[in-house]
Amino acid sequence: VSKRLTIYEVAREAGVSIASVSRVMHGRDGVSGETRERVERVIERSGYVVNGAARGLAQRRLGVLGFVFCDLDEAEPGADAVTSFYSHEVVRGAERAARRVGDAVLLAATHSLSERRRVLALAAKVDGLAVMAGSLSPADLERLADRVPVVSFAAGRPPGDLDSVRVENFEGARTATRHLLEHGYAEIGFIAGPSRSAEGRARFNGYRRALADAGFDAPTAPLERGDFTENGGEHAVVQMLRERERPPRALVIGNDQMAVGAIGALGARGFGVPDDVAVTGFDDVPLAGHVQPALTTVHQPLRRIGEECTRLLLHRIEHTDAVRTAVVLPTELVVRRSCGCGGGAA
Amino acid sequence: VSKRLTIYEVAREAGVSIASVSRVMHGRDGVSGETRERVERVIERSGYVVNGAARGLAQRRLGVLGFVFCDLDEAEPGADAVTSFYSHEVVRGAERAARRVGDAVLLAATHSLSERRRVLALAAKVDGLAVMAGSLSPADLERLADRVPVVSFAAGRPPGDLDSVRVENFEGARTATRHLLEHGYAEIGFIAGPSRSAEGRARFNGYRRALADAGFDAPTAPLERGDFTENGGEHAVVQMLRERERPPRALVIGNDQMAVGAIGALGARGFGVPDDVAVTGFDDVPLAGHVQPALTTVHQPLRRIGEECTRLLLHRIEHTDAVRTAVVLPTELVVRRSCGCGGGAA
DNA sequence: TTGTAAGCGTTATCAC
DNA sequence: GTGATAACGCTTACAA
Repeated sequence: VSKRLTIYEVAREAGVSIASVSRVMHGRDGVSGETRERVERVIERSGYVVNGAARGLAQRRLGVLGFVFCDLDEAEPGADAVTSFYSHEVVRGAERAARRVGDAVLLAATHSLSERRRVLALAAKVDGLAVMAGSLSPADLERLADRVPVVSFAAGRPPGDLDSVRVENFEGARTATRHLLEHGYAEIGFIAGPSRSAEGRARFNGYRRALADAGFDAPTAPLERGDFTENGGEHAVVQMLRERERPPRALVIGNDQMAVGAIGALGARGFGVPDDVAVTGFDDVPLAGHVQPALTTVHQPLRRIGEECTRLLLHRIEHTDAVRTAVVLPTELVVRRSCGCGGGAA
Repeated sequence: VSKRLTIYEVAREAGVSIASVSRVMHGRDGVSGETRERVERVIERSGYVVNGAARGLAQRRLGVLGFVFCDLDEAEPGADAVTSFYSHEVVRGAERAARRVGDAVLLAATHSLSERRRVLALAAKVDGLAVMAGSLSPADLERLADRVPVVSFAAGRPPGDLDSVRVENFEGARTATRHLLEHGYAEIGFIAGPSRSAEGRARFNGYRRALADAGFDAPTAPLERGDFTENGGEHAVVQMLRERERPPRALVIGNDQMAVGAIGALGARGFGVPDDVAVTGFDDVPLAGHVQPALTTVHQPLRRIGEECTRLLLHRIEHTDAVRTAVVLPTELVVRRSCGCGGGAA
């Protein structure tokens, strides 16, 4: 690393003023061909790169968008391998969209809800922040939103008065449940995620609606709860089989990861999927198509979540006073084998 | 978002100078208890957050570390789901380590090697850059390193004179091959990744070494090449079966993703794994334990790669003239079923 | 202990 | 077209 080059050096070298250098850097016109060429030559030769901090200060825009997740945490290794798929895909979508406008993406994770301080500080390093629901208390979120443009994503329902991006959790679960009903299964249970998950709640409600619409009594509480991990799904099944002789004919499970755990636990206790128990998941993680049996699940467009967050953020940054926007992305039932359907993709 | 608050407002509000505010913000001493308290009160009440750009400019340190990958790209959806696991885990490790010192992590992806411009510009927004091998041409890498501290990761061998982090690709593949040899398989083929992958080459060499050590003729070229995707593995097998009647007794495959594709293709053509063909992979992605049969593979400590990159970067930022460091992380053979071993994890 | 003032490297507004 | 020069918001000697 050689000495940090500044616009002054470049200007001197090219025999022009710093203003001209700046103009060339931005591709602005109002610069003679000769000047432009000279400056460009020096830049190319010296490898000059603007100082982002200085530019950010002058422009009041850093060209950085922040994403806050609550699952990039220090959980036990492996346990969250699938969960992490979520954030990664969202980030990819976000990065791609940000890249198009020359912005970069900053990542942050909250482990506990008590990390206010750190997240608040993040606001300093970005032009806007996309925050995953649940990674910050509503109060902190509001506070944050007062400092910097914020969009919330992965919320069960539209939060406060923030821009937001979410998927059709309700509809997705409803569709999955309906599919199970069409199989003719009369007894369908739900294994939920943690009660604090708004998305999980929305899925449960979708399930209830499908049942109600079909003329069944929809339970007011899920059969069991897990923590969205494989172990959680396993435990839920174990617990369930402690409370009742045998599993219901079908199980709608809050996410794929738990569904995988549940299928394993079910199998270990002699219950075949889908012959004894039909199962659906939610998310459509890569694993879903590979487990035995392949998992029927609800696909959500993760990359698009990231893209939309970026889009909303960029818009909000330009127009502080824009009207609040809530984007709802569609989900889609992916039929494989765990529901009892014959064919399906591998 | 209310009007951007500056240190001046805070100072005025608290009835002190901006210097005192700054001192309090940094927890420096040499501030009377009373002053500190007054400032803190104002900060708390107003939700003041320093302007990162201004701070960065003044301190010549942004508190941001950048990571450049070459796989967060626009590949066809799903195709790279497993590959992306790599970057995500590395990022997690990096984020965790950076968080400890109050830094944040910036993400960038290069799709083609032609994105010099964009990556060079990244240097403006960070204090240091960890660059995945292959995402930048050596020339650009060198150029970049002249502007900002750089560490290279995922390289097959220590690159130029940069700090670097890599895993024991050679040893890992060698161990996997040796394991296959211990099974008594005499004919062992290798399906490689793209020839430009330095890690892939190192793995191939490890395989060759194991063979040579066992007294076999090590081939100078892999049986086939794939692009590290599932499809790639599938194609490789198809191609292989076009060139030879039947597969070799065992196959060392360049990564898990291709191994999964290969197993599928093998099965579809009537060759059972591990009974007809034994298979090993590399990476130990979450999928590895779930496919049928569970994949015997070489585990690499992804999070630690990220952690070490961060560590090296931070050190290099402090000590521009520190001696070059190359970190090599161990890999570990994870024995499951695809190699022909009976037990193994699910 | 506290405040003043000089950078930090850009951008952007004006005169020229 | 081009070049001074005033912000931008913060840190940090240095002086008081």
